[in-house]
This record gives sequence, C-alpha cells and structure tokens, in this order.
Amino acid sequence: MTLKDELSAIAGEAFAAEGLDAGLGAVKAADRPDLAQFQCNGALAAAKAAKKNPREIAGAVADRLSARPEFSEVTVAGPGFINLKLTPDFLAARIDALGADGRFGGWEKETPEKIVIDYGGPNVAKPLHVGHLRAGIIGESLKRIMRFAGDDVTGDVHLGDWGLQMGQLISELELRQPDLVYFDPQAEGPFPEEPPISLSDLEEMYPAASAACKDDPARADLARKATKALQAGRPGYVALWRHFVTLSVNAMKKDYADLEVEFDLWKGEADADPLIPELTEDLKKRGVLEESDGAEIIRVAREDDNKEMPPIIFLNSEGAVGYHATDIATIVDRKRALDPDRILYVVDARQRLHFEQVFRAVAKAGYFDEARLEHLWFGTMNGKDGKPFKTRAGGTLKLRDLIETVTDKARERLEENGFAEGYGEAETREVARQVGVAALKFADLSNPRTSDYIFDLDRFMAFEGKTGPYLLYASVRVRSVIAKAKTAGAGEAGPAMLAAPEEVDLALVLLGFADALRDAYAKRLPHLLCDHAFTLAQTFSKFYAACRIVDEGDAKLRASRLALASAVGGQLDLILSLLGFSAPERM
RNA sequence: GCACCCGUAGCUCAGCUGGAUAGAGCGUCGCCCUCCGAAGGCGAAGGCCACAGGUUCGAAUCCUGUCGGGUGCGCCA
Repeated sequence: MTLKDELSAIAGEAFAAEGLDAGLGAVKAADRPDLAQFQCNGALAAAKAAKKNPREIAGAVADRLSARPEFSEVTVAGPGFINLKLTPDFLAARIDALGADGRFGGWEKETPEKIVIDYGGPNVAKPLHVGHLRAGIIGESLKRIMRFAGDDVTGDVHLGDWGLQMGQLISELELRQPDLVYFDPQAEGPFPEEPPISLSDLEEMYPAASAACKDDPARADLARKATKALQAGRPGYVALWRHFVTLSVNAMKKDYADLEVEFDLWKGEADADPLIPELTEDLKKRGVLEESDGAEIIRVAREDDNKEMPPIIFLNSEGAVGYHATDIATIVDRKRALDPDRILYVVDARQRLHFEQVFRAVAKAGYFDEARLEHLWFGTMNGKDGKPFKTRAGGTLKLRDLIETVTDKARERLEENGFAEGYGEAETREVARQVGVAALKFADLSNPRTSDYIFDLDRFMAFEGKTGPYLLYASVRVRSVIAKAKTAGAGEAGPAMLAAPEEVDLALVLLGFADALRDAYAKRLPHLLCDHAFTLAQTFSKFYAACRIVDEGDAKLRASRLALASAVGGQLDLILSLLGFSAPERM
C-alpha cells in the first residue's frame, strides 16, 4: 500500500462515518506546499452530489481526521479543501521502515502476471539508427519496472527478418553476383559457412534495393518472387538469408549492449512462419479467412467503427506473408510457448492501425483476449525543425555514431572537471559511456511516452538541470558522503529525527516512491518515475546544502541524516536501474 | 475525405478521471565554494494555457466549432 493509498483510506473512513462515499477520501500531494503536505478535495464533490455546503462537509470530515494520531494539522481552506500535515513521528517511523526495506519503499504488485514485451523491432539489413532508440529505451525500462513490481517478464526483440525487404536484398545480390552458389536453383547445400558479403555491403545494398524497387515495377516483382521463394524454403535463399541475419544481429547486439538494452529472446518474424500453413487452415475452418482479389484476407471492420478499417492481408496474391500474418502467428507462438497473461508492444505510434487490426483479428479467431494485448505506442522523434529527424547531411543517424558522439562529449566534460587525472583509460572510457548513455536515455524517458519529441543533441549533451548526469552526480555525491562518514568515524545510521524543513521534505519525497512507481507501472509511463527521480535528487541536493551530515555535532541527528542519505542513495540507484542505466563509482 | 495525436513562459516540455497563486529544465539577470564533490544551491524577471462559443459555484483540463502543425488509411514494414 502506498502512502497516498493509506491516507486515502483514512480519509475515506471519515467520509463514510459522515454517511458519504468512502471513495471521496482520495488524498493527493498538496498543490500548495506552503499550506499543507497533502490535500483531499472530496468534500467539494460530495457537496455537489448532496447539494450541501462543501465547507460544512469538509469541516465535519476534518474534525474526525483531527482525532487521528497520524496528523499534526488538519484544516479546511478555500471552498472546502481539507489540508493535511503528518506528524514528524509518523514520518520518522515510515522512514525507518523504508530504510529497513530492501525495496526502498518500492511498490509491489499483489497479483503478478506473466508478460511478454515486444520492443526493439529492428530490421535485419538496416543498421540501428535513432529511430530505434525509443522502442529500445522505453521497452527496456518498462520491462525492468514490471519485473521489479513482481511480474514474470520476457523481453523479445522481434526482428524484422521475414518480409519483402529480405526478397529485395536477395534479388539485389542475385543481380549483382548471379554466379554465387546460392542462386543456383538446383543447389541443395551445404553452403559456405562464411557469408559472401560484409556487413557494410549489406548496409549499402538495402537502400539501393529498396530505391530500385520503388522506381521499377519489374524490379519490385523480382523482389516479391524472391520473398515468396525464400518463404517457400528454397535452400540457397534460406542459406543466404541466414548469413544476412547473422551479420546484422551481431552488429545489433553490440549497439544494444552499449545502451544497456537486453533481450531475453532474439526471435523474429521468421520464427512464426512455420505456423502459417496450419493457421491458414485453421482460420479457414473458423470462417475468418476469405479470398479477395487473389489474396487471403481477414475482415476486421466492426459495425460501430467511425472510420475505415481495412482488412488484413494474411497471404498476398503471391502467397507470401507480410507482417500482419507474422504478428498473428507470433501471438499464437507465444501463447503456446509461454502462455502469457498479457503481450505488450512498444512500437511507434504510426503502427496504431496495424495493431488494432492484428488485435481484432486474433480476437475474431479466438486466439487471444483482445483486452490483454496492448500497443504501447510512442511519439515520433523529430529534428529541431519539427520534421522527422535527419542528420545535417540529410541521412539517418546511426545508433553507433550517436553512442560515440555522446560518449566523446561526456568524456570532454569529465576531463574539464579533472576526472581523467589519475584514473586509467579503461575506467575513464567506461565512465564516459555511462554518463553519455544516462544523458541519452533520461532525455528520452523523461518525455511522456506518447508525446512526439524533438531530438536535439546539443540539449541532450548539456549536463545541467533535469538530465541523466544530474541524477548520476547526486548518486555519486550520496555515496561519497557516506564513505566520508565511515572514514571520519561519524558512526552508523540511526532512527530518523526530522526537524529541519529540508529533512521533512526529503522524507516526504522518499515516501512518494511507491506512488510514483505504481503510477508509472499502471500507465506504462516511465517518465513518471523520471520525475520522481529528479525530485528526489533535487530535494537531496537542497538537504545536502542545508544540513551538515558528517560533521554534525549532535550524534543522534548525525545518525538520522546518515540514514536519510543512505535511503536516498539506495532508492535513487534502484530507480536508475529501473530506468535502464547506472551511476559510476565516481565521475 | 475520414480517423488519430498535438497547439501551455524566449526555447524544450510537464500538468488534462474540473478545484486554491498554471509548474520544471534551459536561456536571461543577481547571489553563494577558508564549509561533507559548484555537473551543485538560493533569488528575480518571464504566461488573455491557439481562437470562439458551451456545460459548471468553479475549465489549461469536459463538449462543439474554427484556425494551425503532425500521423495513418488492402497486397511495404
């Protein structure tokens, strides 16, 4: 139970005792911190429903709350706000409990679920670029948040490895090097272990093939035919396809590792392909598949739709599958392999219609409960001009280059501050990566998931204010002061004694973690956790500036402040890990 | 054309299951290191919440309309 839940329950009892709905007791953080710590606006709603004077109701409820031991002050203000302040003893007891809790006050789910989270979705043959950032970063954080809350979570990268783009690549190589053994229709293998091309060849071929297909229908037809042949299992094509996937995945793994994005499964569209024949039969049997213009489609429009809802093309007129079909088959595959309660998709907002279609189709077929499939769409990333992000040269920025830029910038900053002196090259490099990645990830995560946002490298690399490095700096400082206390013989942490306003504020923020985590979980919005982390770091900095710790003369006060600092350190580091990055030992 | 997302401080954005003086970071202007790490802290200036109606005791928040920006809409993913 979170602190606000607890206070809401107490206020709810008071409303109930007045013969009113207990739900009116909802307590929230005060809008006016100068007047209160928490407030309850239930009397206003109650008055509206009962046509009574809100101040009268608020007064009656406030009288009951004043009798409770938790509050030091209960007042009615304005049209009927009930303002609440907790006693220092109550807060201190909660802080003591939080300090003894290995979860640092973190919320825990009552009934855990088994969840598959599908994020990443990188395309084989295309290097990771900034467009892949958000899915990886947001998905990773949601995965960690859910896991911490108690869910059994499996993260799957879900590679784009089976669509037309594979046929485009195969046909492209066939046009360039028709003599390769892979293109002999009779060849059965075995085929060479070594790929016939390099990663950079692959990266160059894809845009070329894609552009060629766009301009030339005959060329596009070759690609479609190759796609179909691949999907039908032509040995040379399959062998070549494996090379493409391997080359590409190896490069991706390094990029994701540097970003601290980790997948449990490296499955792709192709892994669901074997289910297609069976599903085609089954869908026909269930009467959801129908023939139209030579393709096999599933109609997903509904009576009450207020917009056009095009059908899904399950098999195109060539008999090949696209991503609608593989997404449906993947759901069936996951159900069989893992039987999850829920499947979450962290994918660009532009795919909203697609997922709506897929979810409707699996519901129509009875494969999965539509309400347990969630498309957690995120906003598009734009450049400073508000248009989709491009480099100055007009191309896409590779993730690899971005990681390097960010690391170099962090390193410059470390050197300015004299960090590099006395530390080895390896440590300096790793710290620079951590700082850079924290800047990058926090900049992304601190925007609400659903908002579009402007990708501004200069702004992300400014390490002042509400940034990842600010959080890291706070964490490092907490650790540093605790270490100093130890070497100075300042004693151990002890029971909380909250006297200074900075101490009370810090205690309130620490106790707000459960609410922040629960909200971030429930809404699948990591930025709510970012906000809490920033507030925590900021409130700690104020406390740190106002209250001496190591050289505080009063031993009990010193022990209390050490306890506060160590709770901040623990909670902050925990949150950083839930966001998907971590603080270095020093910076 | 239809549907969806959005328009809040000079900039980038929170706040949107209606409630008290609309918040943060950056930028600007001041102040604070003989004091546990100044990537820090303190303070100031800065807003007819796109516009117009409506509902309400009360609207940035809900409803309608207008203007402006973005996205999606059967054989790409």
